Amino acid sequence: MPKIGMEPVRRKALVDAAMRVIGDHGSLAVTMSEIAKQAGVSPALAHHYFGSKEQLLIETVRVHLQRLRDSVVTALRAATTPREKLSAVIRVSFQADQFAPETIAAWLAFYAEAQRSEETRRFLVIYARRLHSNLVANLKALCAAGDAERIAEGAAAMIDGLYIRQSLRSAPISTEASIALTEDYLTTNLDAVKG
Amino acid sequence: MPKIGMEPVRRKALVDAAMRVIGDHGSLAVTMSEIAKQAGVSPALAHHYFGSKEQLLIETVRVHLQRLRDSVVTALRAATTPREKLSAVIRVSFQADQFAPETIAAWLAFYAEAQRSEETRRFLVIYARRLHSNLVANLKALCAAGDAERIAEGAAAMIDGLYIRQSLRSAPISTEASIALTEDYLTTNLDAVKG
DNA sequence: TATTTTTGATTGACTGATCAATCAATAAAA
DNA sequence: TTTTATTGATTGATCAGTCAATCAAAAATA
Repeated sequence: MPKIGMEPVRRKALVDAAMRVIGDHGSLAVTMSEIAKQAGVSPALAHHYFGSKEQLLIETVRVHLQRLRDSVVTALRAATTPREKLSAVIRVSFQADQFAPETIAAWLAFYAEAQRSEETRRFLVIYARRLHSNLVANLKALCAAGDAERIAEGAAAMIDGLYIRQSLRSAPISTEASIALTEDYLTTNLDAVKG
Repeated sequence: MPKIGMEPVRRKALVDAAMRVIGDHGSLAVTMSEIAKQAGVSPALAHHYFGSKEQLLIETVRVHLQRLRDSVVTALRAATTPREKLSAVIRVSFQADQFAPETIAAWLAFYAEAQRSEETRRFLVIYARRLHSNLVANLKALCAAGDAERIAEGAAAMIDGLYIRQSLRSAPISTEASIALTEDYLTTNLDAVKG
């Protein structure tokens, strides 16, 4: 069975498995055994490639934030006007795979983990900054800098808040409704500062 | 040392200790020993009064949501007009003790826990519904029912989102700024649907 | 080509630490 | 004496992390 060049394959499998197990479990209190089983390897192998559980989890956050970033970059490229780019950022935030219950549960778990793990926190801060700057950059083309900052703060908070509320699965809000609410926030605010 | 009638005293001390330890630790992965130590009793006593760790944690959520509820009720009583009542709800959400880093860390941990514990989830759903209905009830006095629903969803999401972003402690937003942002959201939206 | 050596991949079995939970025992009030 | 409060000691389970051993492909050598 042992073939050469398995490392990248196993690393990816383990990171994907970790995200799935964390999402299902709704918490980082998952065992290396569960993750390894899900990836179809032994727990020992997971340790062999990642050194520790913490490292595997950190790598899991990193990889998934990278994927989210890639989605945003692609969506931004496809949009042309600032207003379209703003919509693109919002759309990606709520796109199906991001807004799935297990994904939301996983992100929530990572936010909790960030209270203890400086490295996890760093990654999430990068995400928050990126979202903020994507919003501000495009808003500045549509209104004064001060207003752009304020509207961006509000929009970012609303996006994150819609995630949290989604995590409770009571009165779940549809993807479309979430997008509509955020779009509406931008439109109303842009109109207000202009008119 | 053993005096009679200690049960309520110990229960309160343990619940308070749990909240403090969870807040400091930033996670529910705290030990009964830590909580008991913080409360100045033995771990065995914590089990004696609560039966299990899970029950102690559930009781901790319940008690703290009850306190939050009391604050809101008091603040609502002090306000007279619908608009003032809306401001009261917002003010309480961001009041000092609620917005302290340890408190936010604790809530975050409870939200994560709610993915696994049905009972924890139930309590948080009750909080979400209460916030929503407090907002809707007063908004309905100021605009059409449909708009009230929508604005309430947005405001609730924004409040929760500001909490999450606060938890990362990067570019922390002040209490006043958070209140201003949410107030501004309400004002702008109410103006938009009226004018 | 055939044979040996090396190296990467992989695991089962084990260890040490941690922790929730239990329980028997003690001490003081009623 | 009965009841309530309290704890130290202990247990049983869970898990992260380690390690020595195995297996097979690839590389080196004959």
